[in-house]
Formats: sequence, structure tokens, C-alpha cells
Amino acid sequence: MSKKGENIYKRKDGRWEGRYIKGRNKSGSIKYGYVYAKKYNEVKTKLIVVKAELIGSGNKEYKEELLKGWCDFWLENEVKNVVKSSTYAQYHWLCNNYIVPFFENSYLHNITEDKIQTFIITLEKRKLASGTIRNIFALLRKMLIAAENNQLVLGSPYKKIRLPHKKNNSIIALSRTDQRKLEAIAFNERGCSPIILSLYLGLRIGEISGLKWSDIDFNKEVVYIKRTVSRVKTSFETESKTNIIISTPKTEQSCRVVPLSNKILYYLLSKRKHSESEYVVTCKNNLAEPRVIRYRFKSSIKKAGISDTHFHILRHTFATRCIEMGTDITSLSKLLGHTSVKMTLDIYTDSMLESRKEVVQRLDQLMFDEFKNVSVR
DNA sequence: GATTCGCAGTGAGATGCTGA
DNA sequence: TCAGCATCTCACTGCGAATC
Repeated sequence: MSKKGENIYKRKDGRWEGRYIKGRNKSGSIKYGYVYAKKYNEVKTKLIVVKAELIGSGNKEYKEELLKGWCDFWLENEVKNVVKSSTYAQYHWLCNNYIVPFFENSYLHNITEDKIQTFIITLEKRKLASGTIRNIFALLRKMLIAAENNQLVLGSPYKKIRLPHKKNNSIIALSRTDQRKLEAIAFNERGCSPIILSLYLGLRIGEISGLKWSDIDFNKEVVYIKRTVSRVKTSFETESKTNIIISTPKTEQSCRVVPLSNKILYYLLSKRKHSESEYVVTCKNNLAEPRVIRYRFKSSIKKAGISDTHFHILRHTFATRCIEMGTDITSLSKLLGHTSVKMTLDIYTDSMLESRKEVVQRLDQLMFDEFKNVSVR
């Protein structure tokens, strides 16, 4: 029930007791405050409230708060109701697995640049990817800024930290041969294939998972992307639990209208005839969650004899084929649901190498003709 | 065998910041 | 002013174990 470091314990008389640092006496030992309740969760809530009151009152002694305590308070009061549940779950995980264990016995006002730098080096030694280390540091800094705003931290020890360099991974798409092999298997699926939807509409896995037949306007020949599905950790108290969350797409721009080609329209119409579910891609007549789609994808690429890859490659393949066919970048950006054209350019610049070569060849031809003319003259 | 779940970690995309 | 980099938010991946 109670977690290590929370200072919440079940008493022999059946009640739950929670302790918090109220201050220190002259000898430096901690003075505790106490709260009681019949249930664990009630004690936890009472502790949060009393800590919030202490911070609000500007209690000088309370400044000797351990990072662990501040972390719990901050997550519960300043993060939980502000960000999406998936982000909260992510923060919770990063805090409890990296930040809190390292700074477990550190007081907020004793956290120095050196200590944070050592923390980063420790993470590097654990062979974590640079992106992950940057994510962990970004979270720690955010937490420290919040503590700074509450006068719990002196100075800004997070300002001059050296972080590992970011890696740039190039985008990989399926070759035309592999795409054909995969399509052959996907078109033979009994239900509507998520592979076809991603290859021909450029949809993300969560968008496919949440796609309903009512989102498709067969008369206007368009599909409306309105929701995304993901599995998120929702319980952090006792045994951990995850749930399917249906929410709006990643950004406002991700809510979009994607036109349907004649072939895809025909494909969808034929699949709708045999569907008994409100969802386009199904598992036991309900929506197929992203994990199920990924699981099926893995088995399809195995059957197709394609080397192991991830589902998102289908979206990259869609974008790459569009570029190869000369689609303008603004239209592609809209189709993919990117916020800006710059974003699309940043991601798919490498895919445009062939088009750029073509342009240079054309220029070369032009120059050669000019050169010939000059020589003749 | 198919599917679900939890854990541990990585990557994508949007937005903010900075310095040339 | 604006490109490029940093930061922030959120989604996705791989794997093993459990369950259906």
C-alpha cells in the first residue's frame, strides 16, 4: 500500500498516519507534523494539502524540503491536471526511476550544479540515449524552476549543465518491392487493414486505432481525423494499471481532412459491408488498440519476408512516395497533419535527394547548352 | 496461438529561445 | 529577423510474462 519514502504508515490501531517535515529544532533534528485518516488515500490527500499550506505560508523551516517530497507535491498539484494523462504517466515514471533515486536524500536548497552534472554523467554511464537524458534533465529543470518560484531553491543550479549531443536519425521508408509484398498480405486480410490505411492515407497508428466508419464521408470522398487512441498508465498508487485513452490527436493541426483516392474508397466500401463494428479496424468487434495493430503488423512483415521494422515506417513510406511523385510540400504537410511546412521539410529532406538530383541534372543540361553556344560563338 | 499487460526506454512533433 | 537549436509534450517500441 504505502510506498517507500512517502512517510505514510499503517498503525496498529488500524488508522493510517502520515508525517511531514514541519521544521527543525536548534540541534538540527527534524520536527515532524502528523495527519491521520482511516484510509491511505485520505492521508495522502491531507499531506498534500498541509504541504501546500506550508509552502503558501512561506514557512522558512519548510525550505528544508527533500527533493522527493517536492517532486510528489509538484506532480500532484502543478502537473496532474494540466497535462495529458500520458504525459503525467511519463513524468511520474522519469521522476521515480531516475530523479528521485539519485537525489533521494538531497534537500532542495543543497542541489548544486556539480550535483546535477554528476547526475547527467551517471545517466550517460547507464547507456541511456541522449534524447532520454535530455528528457530527464528537462523534467528536473522544470521541477526546480517551480521550486524556485516557491523560494525553495536558491540560484538556478540547472543553468550551465552540459548535456549529451542530440542524435539525428534519418527517415527510412519501405522500398517499392517490400511495399508490394506487404500490400499483397494486407489486401488479403478479412477486415480493414491498418497497413493499407497508413500506406495510402499516412495515418498514425493511434489515429487508425480510433478511426470510426462515421469519420468517413463516402459522398465527399474524405476521411476526418478526429481522435487518437493510446494505452496509458493510470494508476500509480497500489498495483499499477494501464487503460485505453481516446483523446484528440496530438495537435490541433493533426485534426484534419484526408481525401480518399478511388481505389481506397472502393476498398473501404467493400470492408464496411462486412463490418459489424463502429470502428474501421477491429479486434473482437471493438477498436483494435495500437498494440494489437503493432502485433498484427509484426506478423505481416514476417509473412512478407521483410526485415524487422516498426509500424511508423508506413507513414514515412506514404510521405516518401508522395515526394517521389512530385507532391508539393505544402499539400504533404497538410496530409500528414504537421503544424508547419518546415516540420515536413526537416523530416523528409533526405527523401528529396532524388528530386534535387533531378533539378541539378536539368540545370546541368541548361548550362551545357549555354556552354555549347558560347563555344560556337 | 492470439492477445493483453507492465516495464523500460526511445522517437516524433510542436513550440520557445537565442545568437548571428 | 529568422534559422537553428533546445525544450516540452506526447506517442511509440521492444520484450517478457501472464492470460484468454
